[in-house]
Amino acid sequence: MTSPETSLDDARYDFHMIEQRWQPVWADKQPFRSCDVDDERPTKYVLDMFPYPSGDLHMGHAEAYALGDVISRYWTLKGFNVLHPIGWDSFGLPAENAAIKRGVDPAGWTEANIAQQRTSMERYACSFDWDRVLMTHRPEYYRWNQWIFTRLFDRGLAYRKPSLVNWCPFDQTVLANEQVVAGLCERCDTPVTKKKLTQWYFKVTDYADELLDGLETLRETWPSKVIAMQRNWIGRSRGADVQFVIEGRKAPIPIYTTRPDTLFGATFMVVAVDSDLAAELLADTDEATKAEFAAYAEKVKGDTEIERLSTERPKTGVFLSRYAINPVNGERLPIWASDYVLADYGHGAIMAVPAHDQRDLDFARAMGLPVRTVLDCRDDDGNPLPDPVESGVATVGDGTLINSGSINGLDKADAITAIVAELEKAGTASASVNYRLRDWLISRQRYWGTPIPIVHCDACGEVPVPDDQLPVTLPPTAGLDLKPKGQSPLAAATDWVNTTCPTCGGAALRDTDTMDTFVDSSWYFLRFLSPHKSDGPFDVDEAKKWAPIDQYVGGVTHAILHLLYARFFTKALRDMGMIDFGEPFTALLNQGMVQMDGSAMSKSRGNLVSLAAQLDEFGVDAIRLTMSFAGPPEDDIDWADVSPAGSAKFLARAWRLARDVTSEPGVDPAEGDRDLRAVTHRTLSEAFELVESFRFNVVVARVMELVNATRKAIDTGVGAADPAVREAAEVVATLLSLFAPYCAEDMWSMLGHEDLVALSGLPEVDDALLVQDSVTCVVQVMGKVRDRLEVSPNATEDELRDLALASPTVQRAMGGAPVRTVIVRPPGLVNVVVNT
RNA sequence: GCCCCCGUAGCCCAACUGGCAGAGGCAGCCGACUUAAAAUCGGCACAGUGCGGGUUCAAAUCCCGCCGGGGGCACCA
Repeated sequence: MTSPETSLDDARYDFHMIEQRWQPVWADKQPFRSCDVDDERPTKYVLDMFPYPSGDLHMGHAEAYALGDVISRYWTLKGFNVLHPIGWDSFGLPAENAAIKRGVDPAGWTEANIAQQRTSMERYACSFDWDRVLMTHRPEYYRWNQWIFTRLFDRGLAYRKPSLVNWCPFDQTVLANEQVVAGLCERCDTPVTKKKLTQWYFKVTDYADELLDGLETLRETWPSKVIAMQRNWIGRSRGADVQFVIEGRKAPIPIYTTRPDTLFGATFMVVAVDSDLAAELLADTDEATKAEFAAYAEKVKGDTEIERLSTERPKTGVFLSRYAINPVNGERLPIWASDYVLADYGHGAIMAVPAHDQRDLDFARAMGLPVRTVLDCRDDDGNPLPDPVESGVATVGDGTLINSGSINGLDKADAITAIVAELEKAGTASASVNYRLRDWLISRQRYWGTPIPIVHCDACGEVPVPDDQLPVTLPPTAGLDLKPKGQSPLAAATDWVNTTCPTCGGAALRDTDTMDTFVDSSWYFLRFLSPHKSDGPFDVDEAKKWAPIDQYVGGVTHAILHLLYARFFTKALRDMGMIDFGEPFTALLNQGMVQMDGSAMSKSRGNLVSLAAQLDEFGVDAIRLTMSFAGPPEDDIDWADVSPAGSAKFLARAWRLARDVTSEPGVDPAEGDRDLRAVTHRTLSEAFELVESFRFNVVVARVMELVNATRKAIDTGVGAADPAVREAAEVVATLLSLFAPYCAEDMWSMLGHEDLVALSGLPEVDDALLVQDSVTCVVQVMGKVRDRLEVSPNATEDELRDLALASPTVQRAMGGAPVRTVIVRPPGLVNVVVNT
């Protein structure tokens, strides 16, 4: 007699025990290594965005890695050699700030966090290839940032220029345009100001057209939202450059406009107050104007981005006492300087057409400048729109040209074509394209980043550090003050800064800035292909084998920044001949965020859910399953709305199926119950398509149905010994291995298998089992359901029509009215339409 | 201001892309098992798809207009 404690029948699902059972097995077998050179399986590269090591993993990581793992494990099951690597984006401000706050070494802090995250990832059963780990703060990684930098420098894609830059007064560092969110520093929410500095840039704008047009090729496989955001960000606009002669200046100056059709409506010109052009025009004007301008320029400089971006901000400016000549009619236009014109867009100067541009109208009204209407604009009913002078609202839409000389009577499109052609002939205009996108400012005045590999030599200028002197390693923090102070902490490392010029051997100084950490993440996906390579950033042949990435998984927070930069790097590396593709991420999945009670989790809100506590309470599998089952992957999950306890309950229910199966491994399923087999095979066949379209929540629901059907078969149907029950339990284990790897392995092993279910492959779908004996055909009369018929799935249209019309309930519903038409959609639907 | 996405049972979500509104789950209720509870098993109930029009034999699905929620861009000429 068996005691209740040891009886298999009474064995209980104990996730703690199961986790402890499988962790050492996986650690030993390393089932997800992908570097076996003899592996002949086709390849898939699945990549989760690598984490920043700012602490232990949190709920957001748990969602991202759960979903990425479903995809990765699916392709492994499907028979692919899947590359699913992980690393750490380990340079950046948080480590440095922690170092400043607690006096610890940023490297030590970073490595400790990485160790903790790695342990958590292993517990979380992430199917990573642990032989390919990379960390961007290690010299063996950032060396290749420097190497790539020098290549970009050689090609003119990395350059230094003085410019007004975004400046965070709190972090005391410059920020890329992309890191300024609504006028605030992305990191610390301090209002951003402008500062004139000489900084390093990557010439992203060289690829503006390709970055935009390349989005077309991603239309099917990237979220349309991300494509729209990138398109918006690049902001291509087509228009014309028009040359305006300036009185008292030799060369004319170009302005950019998208509306050359409104040239006759120009009544003044505006130059950006902070542009070189304004300064130049000012030089030849009177002292009073100079003084007024100087005061204005000073005031503008002190304004924060927030103030500058405010829409209610009244228009301000200074008349420069200079005049431009309108090329279409020879009119004298006063030239003003204002901050509403941007120095770094177009040519830093505009023609102002107040009647048909709201900003120009606001300015004209503030300064008492004339307004001339040159478009006859109508509303939807054909009534003329109110005069901008009276209404204060510029008419910015299409319209028929008036008061416009040669182009009178034309519509917008024709007028643009005509006037540009006319001016082109005269040599005073040309078609032109502009972008909202700016070059990428990569200099950072901080310690914890990649040193810029440039030596400044009085004799030779900017000299890139030669390959054999890379990496330029960070000096030790000892003796350095890492606190932000507007200058890089590296400048204080005198021994490090003072060097010799690689070209002439004379005394020279190292560049003391470090690179934006987005440089690190712009090519890390290539480093994963050969992470230990010591004579190049990545192996070209490995790149041919694996890249580009088949499936990228990560948060939508990186929709612009990281993805745009990575695309730029990919195109630049392609043009260097190192890779043969231009888009790094063939497909992209954006997972949503995990929230709590309707808002993002944060310590300050007091709604932080601890991942570790959740894992302790419900188990890894239940948390992973909850992440997959909560809804579509791209939707946010509110943790208050989902039930990890329910997930755990379901896993226990599934696990008990394996426990209850009494047949031996290898029994022929064909001898099993056909009805259960039909459910099993339908589940299987649907699951493939559902996983591939990322409908993980539906897959889980289907597996739940299969579990329910199998339970029923065991308890009240064919019984636990039926081969179909074993088949069903095995399919449950296989499919669950995508979501709940511990439970799945334990089931697989209970079912008598020696191998790992994660590597066992997907069973074949038996199409014969998908065919149903009969289907329910719904019969409608005038769209209302009146009867249901059990029919053969092969019934023809004629048969169905006759059957439907013969039905007594249908005839009653028709009430004797003559049939107009009968819509038949075999085998499921007949709709009888009658004359009424 | 411009552009985009989403509104289906109390809650999270399905619905072959125009064809029976309901797959799965949570919460709820009832029953079985139990001395009792937990666990387990079985069952039940709940919306006519945000609102108003339109197209169609047929609309959650397509079109138009509102309402509500979310997101992106925004002095880019």
